[in-house]
Amino acid sequence: MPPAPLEDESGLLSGSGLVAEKAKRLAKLDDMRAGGAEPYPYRFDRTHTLAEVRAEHGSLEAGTETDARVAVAGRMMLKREQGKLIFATLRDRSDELQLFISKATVGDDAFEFIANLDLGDWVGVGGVVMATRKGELSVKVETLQLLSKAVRPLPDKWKGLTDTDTRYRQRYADLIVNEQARRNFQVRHAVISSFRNTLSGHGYIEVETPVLHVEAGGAHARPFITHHNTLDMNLYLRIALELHLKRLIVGGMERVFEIGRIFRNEGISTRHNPEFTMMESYQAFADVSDIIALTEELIVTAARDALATTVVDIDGEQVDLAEPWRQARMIDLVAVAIGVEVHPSQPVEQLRALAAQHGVSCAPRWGSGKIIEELFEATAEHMLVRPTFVTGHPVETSPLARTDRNDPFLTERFELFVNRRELANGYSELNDPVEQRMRFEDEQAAKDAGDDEATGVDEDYLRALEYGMPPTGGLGIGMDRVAMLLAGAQSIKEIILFPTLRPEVH
RNA sequence: GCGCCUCUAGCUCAAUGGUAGAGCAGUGGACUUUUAAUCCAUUGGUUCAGGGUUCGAGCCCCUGGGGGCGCACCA
Repeated sequence: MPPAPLEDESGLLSGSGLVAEKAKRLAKLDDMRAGGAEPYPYRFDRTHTLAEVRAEHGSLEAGTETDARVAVAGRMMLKREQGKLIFATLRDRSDELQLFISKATVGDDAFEFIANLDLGDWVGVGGVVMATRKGELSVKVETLQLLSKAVRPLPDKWKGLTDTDTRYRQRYADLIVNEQARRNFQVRHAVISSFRNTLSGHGYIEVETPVLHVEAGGAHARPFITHHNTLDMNLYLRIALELHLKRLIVGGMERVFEIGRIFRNEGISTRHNPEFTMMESYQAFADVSDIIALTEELIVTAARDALATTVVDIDGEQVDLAEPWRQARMIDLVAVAIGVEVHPSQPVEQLRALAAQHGVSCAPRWGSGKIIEELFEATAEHMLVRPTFVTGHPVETSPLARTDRNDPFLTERFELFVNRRELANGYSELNDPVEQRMRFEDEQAAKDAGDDEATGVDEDYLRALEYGMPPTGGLGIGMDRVAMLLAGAQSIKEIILFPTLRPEVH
C-alpha cells in the first residue's frame, strides 16, 4: 500500500518556507504512525561503522557485489533519485558511504518510503557491500529503517553555514554541515587526550579541585561571584587551579595535574572566552627548567598525536615545533626592543619615563617590575611568533613564583608565547611561608588601593605552606589556545563548542 | 566601553532610490549506475526592529538589537 496522500487541512503543506517544510515532515511522521510504524525506534544494532566497511572492502572492484552483509547507521546527507534507483550518501561519525537502493531489491513500498525520506533523516540500513559500475563503494540496501526524523531542513548541502553567529548558536547544525568544525573538535580532543597520556607517563595523577572558591586566587583576574543559599555566603568561580593543587603537593602527592574549566570575568575576543580550559601540573623536587622541558614535550607530543606532524602553520609561516624553542629573559627582550637596558632594581621614575616614551601609561601604584612587564607587552610581545619561552619575570608581578637564585628582583618563571599569544606559564614555586605571606600582603595592599584584580591573603594556603611544601615546579597551559594553534583556528570560538554569546533575541 | 563593518526565502547569495531575484533545499513530473546527478515545471519574503526623508526606501538618515573585526580590558 502506498502511503495515503498527506492531508492539507491548514494549507501549509502546499507551500514552502520553514513552517510549511516542518509541517510536511511532521505529517510524514503522522502518516508512519497511522501505518503502524514507529518513526523513533529505541535502538539499532549495527555491525560496522562506515569507516569499517571501507576498511574491509575499500579495494572492491567496480561492478562487483559481495555477500558481506552489514548493518550500518547514519544521517542521510544527499539523495540522488534516478528512476527505479536511488543513490544516497550516508554519514556517521567515522566516514561517509553511498547507499544503493534498487526498487527491484527493496520492493515498491519500501522504495516509495525511501524516496520520501528527507535529507537529514537518521536511518539504519541492512544490506550487502558492493561497488557500483563507476567503482563507488556502496551498501546495496535490503532493509531500511527510519531511526529519527529531521523535522527541520539542513543548511545548504554544499556551502553549509557561513554566518558565524548561527554557527556558534546552533553548533549542532554547524557540526552537521561543516567538516572544518568537526575536525577542530577532533583536534581538541586529541590534544587533551595526549596531555593526559604524557603526564600519566611521567607519573602524574589527575585530580579534581573545587570550582567554587572562598577566595579567588592563583591569578590576576576579575572573578565571577555566585551565592550559596544554605551557607548564605558569596563564592567565587575559580580563576586558576594553582593554590589547591599546591596544597596537594604539601600533602605529599608529588605529581598532580588537573584539566579544568576556569572563569574570568573579562572581555571576550578572538583569544578570550569567559570560561576556558586550563591544564595545571605540579611536580615535587623540580624547578623551572624541568617545567620548561615538560611544556615543550607536552605540546610537541600533542602535535604528533593530533596532527601526525610537528609542522604547523603559524600566521602563514610553516614552523616545525620539534625544533628547540628559544628562551629569552623578559628584561633582555625589552632591552632589544627599546634599545635601553631595564631592570626592576632601577628607580621607578626612570622606568616611568621610559614607559612614557613608548606610549605606555602607568598607574601610580605600579612599581618598576610592573612597568617592565607593561613595556614588554607593548614593545616585545608582538614579535614572538615562533615558540619562545620568556623568562625571569619581575617579583612584583609574580606573587606565587620563587625568586631567581641569582637575582633577587626576578623570579624563576617563564611564559610561553606562540604567535604572539601566551600559551603557558610556569615557575619554580614559592614555598617559603614567610615570604609568601609578605607577597600576599603586597597583593592585599594593591587590592585595598583599588586594584580589583588583586587577590587577598589566603590564610589556608599559608597554613598549608607552613606544613612544608617541597621544592616544586608548576605549570599552567591554556588548552584552548593549544588547540587553536594545532587546529589553525583564528578564533577561540572555533575550538570551544558553545562559546559565550549574548542570549538570542526572538 | 569606543570605532569600523554587517544583517534580504530554511541555507548560500543578488538587486543606480523605481514591480524583491537566483542557486540549493522543498513540491509535481521524466530517468536502473548517480557522485553537489541531470532535465522540465513550480511554491516560498514582516529585506533585524522602530521612527524619519522622499511621489517612491532592501538601498539614504536617526534610534535600538544581534553578530564580526579592531582598540580597550585580559599579571
